[in-house]
Amino acid sequence: MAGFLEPPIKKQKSEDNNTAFNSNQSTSQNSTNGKVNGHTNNTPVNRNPPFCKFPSSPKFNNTFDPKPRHSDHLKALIKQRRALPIFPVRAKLLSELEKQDFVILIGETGSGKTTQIPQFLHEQRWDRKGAICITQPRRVAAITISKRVAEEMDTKLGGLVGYSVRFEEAVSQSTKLKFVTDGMLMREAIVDPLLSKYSWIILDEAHERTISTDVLFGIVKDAHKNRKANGKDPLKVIIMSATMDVDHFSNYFHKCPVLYVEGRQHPIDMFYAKEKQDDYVLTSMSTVFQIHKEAPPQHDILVFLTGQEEIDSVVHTIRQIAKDSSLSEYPRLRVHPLYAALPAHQQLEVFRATAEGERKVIVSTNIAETSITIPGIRYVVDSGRAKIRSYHPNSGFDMLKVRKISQAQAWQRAGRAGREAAGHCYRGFTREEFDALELNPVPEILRSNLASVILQLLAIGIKNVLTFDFIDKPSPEHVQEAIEQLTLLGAVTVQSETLELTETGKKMAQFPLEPRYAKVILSGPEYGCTDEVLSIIAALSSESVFVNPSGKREAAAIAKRKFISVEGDHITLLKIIRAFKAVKSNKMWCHENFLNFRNLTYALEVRKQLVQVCQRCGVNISSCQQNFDAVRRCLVAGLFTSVSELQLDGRYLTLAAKQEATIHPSSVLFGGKPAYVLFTELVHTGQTYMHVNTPVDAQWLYDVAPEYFRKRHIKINP
DNA sequence: GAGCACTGC
Repeated sequence: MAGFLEPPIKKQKSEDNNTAFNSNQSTSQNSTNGKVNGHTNNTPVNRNPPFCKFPSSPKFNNTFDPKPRHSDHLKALIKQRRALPIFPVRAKLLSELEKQDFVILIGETGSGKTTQIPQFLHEQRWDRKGAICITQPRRVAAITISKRVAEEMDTKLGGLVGYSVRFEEAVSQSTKLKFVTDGMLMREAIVDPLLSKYSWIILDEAHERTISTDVLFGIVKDAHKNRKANGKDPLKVIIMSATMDVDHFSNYFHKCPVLYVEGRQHPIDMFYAKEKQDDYVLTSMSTVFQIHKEAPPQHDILVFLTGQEEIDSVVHTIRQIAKDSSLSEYPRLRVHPLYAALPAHQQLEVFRATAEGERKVIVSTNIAETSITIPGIRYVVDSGRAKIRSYHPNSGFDMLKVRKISQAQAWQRAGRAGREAAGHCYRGFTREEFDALELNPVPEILRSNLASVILQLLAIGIKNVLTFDFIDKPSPEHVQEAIEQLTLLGAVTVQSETLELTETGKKMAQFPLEPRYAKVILSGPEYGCTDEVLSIIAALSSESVFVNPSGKREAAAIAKRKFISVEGDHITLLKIIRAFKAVKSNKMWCHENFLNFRNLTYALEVRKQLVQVCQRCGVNISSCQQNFDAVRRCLVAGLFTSVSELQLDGRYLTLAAKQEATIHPSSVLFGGKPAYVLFTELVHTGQTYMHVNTPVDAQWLYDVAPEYFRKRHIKINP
C-alpha cells in the first residue's frame, strides 16, 4: 500500500501549459483558450482572432431589443446571452457570414456559438427562404440545446425552434431553427440531396469527426455546388468546431475564412509525469492519493481509465486503501465508477453533490470526455489511454484495443477540471510523450467498414464514390472491400468502372442498418419469415439483452436456459423478443429472467421503425411461426460473408479471409462443433472470437451465393 | 470458459 501512497510523479509545472488555460490570458486580444495554445507547437493556428481586432461594422449592431413584456426569468436569460463571449463579435460575424458561403468558426466551450449563432441568423431574418439546420453528434445535445434556444427565444419547442433525432422529434411547418443529429441530416440527404429545405447548414462539433459529419462535409459541398448550378437559392454553410487543424479544413472548404471566438474556461494547472510510467493504472491511483492528501475537501477528482474491468478493480482498490488509518485525517472518500454499461441509477450517483468534509472520486471511461459532464470536478487524472475500435478490411474483424489518446483528447479531458473554477490536471505521461502523441484522433471514417457509407452516397445520387471528395480519403482497400461486399449483397453492379445501385440496393439504403442486415430483412418475403428476422435484426441493433451480474452467474445461466435454442444464438434472441412481446414489455419479468429491460425496449423501438421502412418499401411482413430453418436460411441470405468452416484439426477458419476464429463462450454453440457457423461479428480480443452464432447447412450457402462458395470449395454433406 | 470505449440512423 505504501507504494500507492508514495507519489511516483513529482509535481512539474510546465510553463506554457500552465498559462495555456489561464483565463486572464484568454481574455486578451490575441489568445483564445488552452486548446489553441496547447497546439501551437505543432499546428499553424491563427492566434489572432479577427473578432477581437476589428471594429463593429455599422450595418450590424451588437444590440438587440428585449421586448418589455418579458418575465424576470427571461430577463435573466437575456442578461446571460449578452455576457457570452460570442456576443461582442456579433456584428463582425454577421458581416462575414453575409459575404461568404462557407465559414469556419472556431470557438471553445462556453463561447455560446451553438446557441447564439442560429438566433443571430434568425434575427437578421436570413431564414425567410429556408430553415437553419444545426447538427450535433449526440442526441441529448440536439435535444437540450434546442430546448435552451426555445427558452431564450420565448417560444414553444416544436414551433419556431425544434429538434429531430431518431425515434423522437419536435418540429412543425413553422420550425426555422432545427437541431438534429448528424446521422439524421444524412438520412434527410438521401431523400433530398440538395437539402432544399434549408438556407443554412451549421455543422457543429466538427472536430469530433464522426463518420456522419465527415460525409456531410462532402454532401453540403456538393449540394452547394449543385444549387448554384441549378440557379437555386445559395446554401450557406458554417462549420463550427473546437480547435482543430484549421488549414486542412479551410483548404477543403474552398479556402474559406476562419473566424475565432474565445471560450470561457477557468485556468487549469498542468502537471506532467517527470519520467516515463510503465503502469498507468498504478500511476493513476497513486496520483489520486497524492491529490487527496493536498486538496481541500469537496474538490472532486475525475480519473480517466480505459474499461469496465479496469475501472471496477481500481474503484475497489481505492476504497480499500481509503480505509487505511493513515488516511483518517483527510476528507472521507466517495468513489464511483462510470461507464456506459453501468445501470442508470449507478450512473446518477456521480451527479450527487459532495457533502461537507467529503471528496468524490469518479473513475471513468472516455464517456466523461464529452457525453457526461460531472459537477464539482477540480482535478483530472489522465492515464492517457482509451479503448478504440478499428476495423480491418481484409480480415474483416474489429479490434478493440487500449491505445494512447491524441493531444486533442488530452486537452478535452483536462478541460473537464475547469468548468466551474480553476482546476488541475495530472498527466500520467511526460511532456515529451505528450508532444509525441498524434495531434488529432484518427477520424472514424478511416477505421470503419465503409459499406454503409458507400451505399448511402450512392442513394444520395453521388455516382462516383471512388472520387468522392472526402476531407480525409479512406484507403483504396477499405473502399474496395466495401464495394465488394455491396456487390455480393446484390446492392450494386459495377459496369465499366461506374457503380450502379440496384433496386435491392435502393431499398437497402432506406434501412437504418448495416447493408448485410438490411439484406436479411429484404430476403424475408422469399423465406416467409420477415416478421422473425425483423425481431432478430432489431435485437442485433441493440446492446446485449442479457444481464450477467458477477454474483449471480449461476442463476442467470439457469434463466437463460428457458430461451436457449440448439438452432443457435439468433433463434435464441428471437425467442426472447417473442417472449418479451408476449409479456407486454414487463420490467419485472426482465428482472426475473436476467434480461436487460432497457435494451429490449430499445430493440422493440428499432423493430417498430424497421416495420415502417418495410411498409414504405413494399416489403411483405409474414411469419413462419416455428419454421426456424426458414429463419436461418434467411439470415444466410444477408450474412453469408460471415461464415466459418470447421477444419479437420477442430479449428474454425473464416471463409472470407481464412482467419482463425473460435466460438465465444457466451454463445449457445460453445462446446459444439457444427461444420459451418454463421457469425454476426468477429471480435479480436485475446483471440479472434465469433459472436452471436448460428449453425448452417453447406447447401444453404450454395443456394444463396453459389459462385462465392464454389470458389471457397465448401463441402456439402451427403 | 471469456470479458465489451463511445456515438448514430
